[in-house]
Amino acid sequence: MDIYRALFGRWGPQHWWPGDTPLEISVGAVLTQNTNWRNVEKAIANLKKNRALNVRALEQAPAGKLAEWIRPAGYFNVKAKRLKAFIGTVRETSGYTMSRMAGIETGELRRILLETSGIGPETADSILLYAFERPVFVVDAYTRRMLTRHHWIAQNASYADIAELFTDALPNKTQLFNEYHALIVKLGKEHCKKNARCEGCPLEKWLPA
DNA sequence: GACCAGGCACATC
DNA sequence: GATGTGCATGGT
Repeated sequence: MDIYRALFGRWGPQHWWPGDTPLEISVGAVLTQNTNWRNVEKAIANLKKNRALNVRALEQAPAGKLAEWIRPAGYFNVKAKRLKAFIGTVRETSGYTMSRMAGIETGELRRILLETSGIGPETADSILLYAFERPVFVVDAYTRRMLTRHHWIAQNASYADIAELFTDALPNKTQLFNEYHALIVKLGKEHCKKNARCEGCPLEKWLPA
């Protein structure tokens, strides 16, 4: 909680997710896998331009066409398949409608998302938190890096270990998890590049003594 | 030109 | 169960 207060005190609310509808957020969650968000924005703009950012259009678009539209996001052939797989899950569980999908209970919905090819724990939790507003903590590369570089967790801690660290220490509030993850990404983008060491990290000096 | 970015599936040992 | 590899664009 101290870390959260330090980050929030420094940067304030991050207004995540940068996307409007549950579908746009879910698509963004897949496209941003190991990819800079700026490239994802271009891909999403292409989908909008081609009126493809709806469940039916994504269902009907040929995979090759889809890949062409999302090209700027990288891994475009892989991600086209992953978007198709996600739409398939929406069809099978919810009859093509995101609003019906929103009626599924959180644990069940997480299981369903994880069964979808191309959706792993981070993508599933991002969709749960930001598209469906469930109180779920998202663990990403920045989260792990922040914790390991400050020696707050072991190098080999699992996704579940890290998520538990936060959920055990925090009130179970969607808005809190929303801001916290976004703030960790902000910190990461500013200070935690992959191959940089941690000396310049300002976090410790923001924490209470 | 090297390095990096809000992962994941799959092969291999 | 751990470890390695392919996937690919665009910015610094």
